Amino acid sequence: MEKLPTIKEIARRLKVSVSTVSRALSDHPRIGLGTKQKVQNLANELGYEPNSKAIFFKQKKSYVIGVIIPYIREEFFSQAISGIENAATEHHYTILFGQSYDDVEREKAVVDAMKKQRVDGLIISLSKQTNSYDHLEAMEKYEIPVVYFDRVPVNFEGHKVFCNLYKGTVEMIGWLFNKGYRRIAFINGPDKLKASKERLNGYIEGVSKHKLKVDMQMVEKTDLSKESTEAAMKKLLGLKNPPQAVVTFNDYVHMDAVQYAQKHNIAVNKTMIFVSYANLPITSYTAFPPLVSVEQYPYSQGEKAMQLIIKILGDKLQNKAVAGEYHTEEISPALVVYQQPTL
Amino acid sequence: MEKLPTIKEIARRLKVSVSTVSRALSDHPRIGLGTKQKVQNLANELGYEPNSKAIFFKQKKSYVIGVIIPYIREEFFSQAISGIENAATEHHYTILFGQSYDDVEREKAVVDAMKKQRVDGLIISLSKQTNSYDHLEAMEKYEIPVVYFDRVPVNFEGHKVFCNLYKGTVEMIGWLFNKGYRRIAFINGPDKLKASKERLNGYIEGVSKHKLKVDMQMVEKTDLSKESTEAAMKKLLGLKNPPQAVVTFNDYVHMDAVQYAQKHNIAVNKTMIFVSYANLPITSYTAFPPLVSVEQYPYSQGEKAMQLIIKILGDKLQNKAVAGEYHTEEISPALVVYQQPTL
DNA sequence: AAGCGCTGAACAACCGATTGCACAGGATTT
DNA sequence: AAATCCTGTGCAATCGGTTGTTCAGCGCTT
Repeated sequence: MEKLPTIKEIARRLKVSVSTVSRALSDHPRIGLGTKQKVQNLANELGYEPNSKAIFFKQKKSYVIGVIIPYIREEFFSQAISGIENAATEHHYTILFGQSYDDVEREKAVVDAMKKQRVDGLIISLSKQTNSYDHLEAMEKYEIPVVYFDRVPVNFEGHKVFCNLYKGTVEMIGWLFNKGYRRIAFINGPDKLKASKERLNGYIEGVSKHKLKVDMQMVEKTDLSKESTEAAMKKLLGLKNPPQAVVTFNDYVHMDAVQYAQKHNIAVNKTMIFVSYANLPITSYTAFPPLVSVEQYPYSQGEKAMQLIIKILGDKLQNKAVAGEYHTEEISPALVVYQQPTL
Repeated sequence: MEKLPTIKEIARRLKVSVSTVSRALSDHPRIGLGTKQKVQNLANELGYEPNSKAIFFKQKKSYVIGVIIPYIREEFFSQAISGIENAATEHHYTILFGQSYDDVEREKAVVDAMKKQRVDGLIISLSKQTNSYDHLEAMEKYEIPVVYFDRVPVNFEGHKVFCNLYKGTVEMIGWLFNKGYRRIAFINGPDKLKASKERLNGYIEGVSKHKLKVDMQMVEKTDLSKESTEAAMKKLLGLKNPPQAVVTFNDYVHMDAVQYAQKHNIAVNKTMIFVSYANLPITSYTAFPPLVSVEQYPYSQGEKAMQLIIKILGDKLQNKAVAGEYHTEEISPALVVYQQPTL
């Protein structure tokens, strides 16, 4: 067992001062060639790695970005985090990880822990319950930039990366219309989410555009839990005129909805088809994947979020940042047709 | 925009010394009651949080544990990381996250980055390619303890948390035998993995135990990619006497194998049944979940791994640690019968 | 030979917090 | 009243590394 080698140790062995060692390692022009080489050789030999905590200390930079997401087990987020991680690695950043489990209190606790750790920045996809942003404002106040992605706040300024689902939803409704579907139901997510509002507006626009009547009986809501989705499905199946097509908030809602329909003897994708958002790889293993999906590019979203925060940190360093100026990155969704309906 | 408040700032405002503030905050008995209260009130008011980087500096403790896994998008690992995270949170630790993507070079790079960040400890599930442990020995050398979980090294000492699948496999074969299956195939994972060896030994023991002949034609291998699994299935389906039951390395292999069988017009779970390891929630949404699964409790494994590393760190602090002494935690798997076969 | 510039290296302050030690002043003991 | 103890506080070193400043010694100019 040895201690990690320090610059002091190198200085001691070479009988030079620590500042000389520090400069030799960073290739300072004022250090003699011979000295530089001796220092660098010994550093390599000892496997010296600068203590980033000590460097942070001086430079106020930790090269760590906090990342908070609701549930890592959702494939959307695990893909997003891969994008985040890859962009981070490219720029020599590391990520501190935490889940909110869609619980505001938990979210606050994680944000606090990250503040304590003095992360350089924070990337967060909000819990579905979050409706006050005090804990996040606290970060901004102390000059820790926050980038929101996917689940971004409404009526609250901030750097944001997201997929605008309004357009995607209009397109999806158009596709359904063209295939001959007229009674199109919609199981939306929690109202608070920007993503829900966008989808709903897209739904209404899409339906109206084709001169169909917007029937609010066809619009249900789920808190994203299995039970809530099943309750929504129960209502839809109980209608005098049940829907011919069901648009679900995401692939998890889709799977729960399909499973419920099957249990109630609906001929899935025959008498009732299901379409969704996300286009997750796992759905390809399921019995009835969504026939059409709105792809939201989670990997890209994550990547862009990390690139954005790195840019912000760079701007801050050069004092190029303007207070109150926020960046927004909107990603265009794509309609992915997985399988043609067999109606 | 303000700076995060420091102990100095508090000292300046209250016109006392920093040491007084430090002691007041840690409730030192030598500090007067009045002073203590003034300090604590101001600290609360400013939202003071100690800078953990500075504290680490003195105490050589960062309260950060590195976690490296192959793929976060595999549900097994995302569940494991939740266990890790929860145990960490309980003990005020935070986790630094990285994926190896089953690539040794990447794994080394991530380990290095974590060394630079001076994590207090490392929890790792090895990449399937890893067969040298130099990068991990380097951590141990510098007194950063390493706990391996699930994908643990073979022929290499270390703290380990894993599920012994030998017993689980014997049980699974027994279950199949009792249900009347005789031609039982086995698609195993990469040889290097301890988990593969255990499964294979269990398979051989299970088959022999029931006086069945061990037929090596029935034993295939996959590198866990879809293509490799399909190649294995192709061989099995091409046998003169194809298997009646197929045991797959894990649920992902299972899904690929089932999908391949379906495409080749096998009546899945009728003429050929499929069983697996892992018991992941997502499989319940698939058309043909494994009829039986060996549950490996990823959440518990993660939780135990984190608890173990915290214990090790505690022992180290009290100099109770004995060099060369390693802890091993073996979790008993459970056989989960998902559905009865309809043969 | 005195003055100058240049090179190479050491010195010292600093980042935020902790902690052993010193010390002033009041209270208590003898 | 002098000696001692206790209480409350400040001083200074420390952790590992960076960086502005100083400084010694050399060679060059005039």
